Amino acid sequence: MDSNSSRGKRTSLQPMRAAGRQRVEELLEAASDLMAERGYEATTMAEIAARAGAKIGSLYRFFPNKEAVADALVQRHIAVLEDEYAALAKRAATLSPDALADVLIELLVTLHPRVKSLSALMEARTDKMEIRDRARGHAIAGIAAALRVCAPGLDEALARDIAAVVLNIMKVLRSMLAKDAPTTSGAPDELRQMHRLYLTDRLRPFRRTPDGITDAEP
Amino acid sequence: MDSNSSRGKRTSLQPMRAAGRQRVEELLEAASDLMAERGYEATTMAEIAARAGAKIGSLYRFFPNKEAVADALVQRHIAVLEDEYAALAKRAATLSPDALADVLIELLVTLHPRVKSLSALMEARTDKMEIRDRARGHAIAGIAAALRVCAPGLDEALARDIAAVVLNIMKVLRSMLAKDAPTTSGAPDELRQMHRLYLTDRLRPFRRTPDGITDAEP
DNA sequence: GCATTATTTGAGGATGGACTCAAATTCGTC
DNA sequence: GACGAATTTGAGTCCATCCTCAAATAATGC
Repeated sequence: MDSNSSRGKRTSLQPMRAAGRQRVEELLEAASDLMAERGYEATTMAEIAARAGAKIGSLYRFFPNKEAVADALVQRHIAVLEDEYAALAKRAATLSPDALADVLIELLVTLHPRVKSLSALMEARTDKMEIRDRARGHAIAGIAAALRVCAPGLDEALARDIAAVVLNIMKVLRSMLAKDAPTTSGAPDELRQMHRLYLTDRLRPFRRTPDGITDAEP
Repeated sequence: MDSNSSRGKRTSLQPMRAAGRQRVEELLEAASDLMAERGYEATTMAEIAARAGAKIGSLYRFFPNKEAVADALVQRHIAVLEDEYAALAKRAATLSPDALADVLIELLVTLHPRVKSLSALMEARTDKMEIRDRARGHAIAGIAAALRVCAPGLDEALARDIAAVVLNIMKVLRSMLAKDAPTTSGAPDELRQMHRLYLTDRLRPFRRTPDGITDAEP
């Protein structure tokens, strides 16, 4: 019996066999590719199935509707981000503010292939916005945590404000690098410069001194 | 006779009477509001007509299709931007780099109500992308021009790179200010700070000396 | 091999939204 | 106030896309 793991919509089934799990992977991969290319709205369920080498009925077996596909993707992306930010927080302890700025901005470039449809998904307007808000929240919390590891004594609220700015810079950089013929060729480097300048300035008061004590000013 | 001003699609008509011109205004205003709120895709032609207090047939009298509505809006926005950037170029001659940074970032806030659907429109995926590219190009050219007025001697290509960055900062600021519960409350100010820091740094070499000669360094 | 459950399939239902058009109405002009 | 032209109207067409479902097929355990 398809034991519907308690409280899915009308029809949402977990795959029970290896083949099913495999299919779900293929479907999500296809969905992520297509949504990254064309955007959420413009991607059709038929296309997703087709690119995954499946038929539309299979897609609807594992996902009750299009929104569920998007949600599943966002969930996965959140998991990736959590991992990466956890790793970042560890590295941050050993980094100077300058170096952290570079690491942060490069992080996204590295991360990009693993969360390629994230921006398309975040722009999509669906009913369940909480999941997207959670994704944003995780990202900001992750970056803020890294900042405070690097600059202990940095005010909690300020760290989150700075993190919000950093996150948006990363988003812009992604869009500059992704688009077909977006902006002028030097723009991405300018953006990096700006980011570096900004973080260096903001974290300067908290620069660690040789004896490990921060010299924050009142 | 509806003299179809040479080469519209199948049916595109210019309004011939005051009432028609008025209606077009109302329709575009409604479309701009809705698209700013909901995005391009999510806005339906029926809604646009309804919000303008018109019936769908009236909408289709003046616009052959949905894309034409979007294009008309982008055109108008471009016109607004051209005006504003022309005015900015004049002011820029009297401004220090610091002041220009502030003026630039505030410009968008002022401008926002007049081009409210621009970001939604720029994100929309339609066939005719050239119009959107032109809009981007105008904005970058306008900002770059202001930069070079303020900092004569600034390299042309570099000015455009910086302009691209500035434009994106403005876009981020707009999204921060517009969204429902987007980011932390201090983030917009942080963004302003960063922008200021960046422009001041980039234009420092070209700061005007009292005798009107720039002291650019090699 | 047989029963049972998981997965696949694809035709078709339902919906919504872009777009049409012929008839009615209003406006401007003489 | 009558004529033609501009505008309004809204029911109706068309079509893309989401989603359903009963029957076919494959895998698993005994």
